[in-house]
Amino acid sequence: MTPLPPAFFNRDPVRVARKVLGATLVRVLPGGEVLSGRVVEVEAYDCPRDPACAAGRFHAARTMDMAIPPGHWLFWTAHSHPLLQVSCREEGIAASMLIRALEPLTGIGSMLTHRPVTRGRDLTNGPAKLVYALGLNPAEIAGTRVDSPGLHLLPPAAPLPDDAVTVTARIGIQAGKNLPWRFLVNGNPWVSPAVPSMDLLAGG
DNA sequence: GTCTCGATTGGCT
DNA sequence: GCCAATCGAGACA
Repeated sequence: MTPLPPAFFNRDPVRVARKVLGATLVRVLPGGEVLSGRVVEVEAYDCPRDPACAAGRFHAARTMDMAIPPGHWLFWTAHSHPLLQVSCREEGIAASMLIRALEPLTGIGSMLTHRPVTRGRDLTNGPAKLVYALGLNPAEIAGTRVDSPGLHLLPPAAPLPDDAVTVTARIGIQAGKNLPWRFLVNGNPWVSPAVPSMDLLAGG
């Protein structure tokens, strides 16, 4: 299967996030071992229209890190933890898609070596947890193409139907928290444990 | 230089 | 479920 090319990400990150849900993230270690997981939770950050990016004194310069050409890996640091993202839209516009959780498929033994946990689902059910489990080095990965041999995304075998996807507000932010830009696979035990306000879902 | 905040995590109750 | 740890980044003196 052909990895998703950078051109796929040259559009609205909300649409990108919806389509990437169900894709397979593949990490090939230097020794050739393959670690992979199904993407079961994603969020979109679209700074031109997103208060979560524009608000606050902390974001002005940092968000510009996202303004690289589309389809490149980048890392956002929050609470000293690295979060894996893919740049979206054309160069010069700060927009990205955040991978929040994976369902491990292959190389679980190596993931446990990178990130020993006592409860299985804690291995990759958080945006920084999956970075640790895959043994990713931000300094090495950041700025590389999303279809790089060492780390790439394989598209879902078939698009996920709407009734298999839950759309909610994003987690852990204040500004822009009412935007329904978080997508997760219905009933999947590997999604992150935090539950956002469901207010915006009350009306459907 | 110092203070404050945060797209998280993990330990404790 | 609650809350402390943690440290990079930006504002301000």
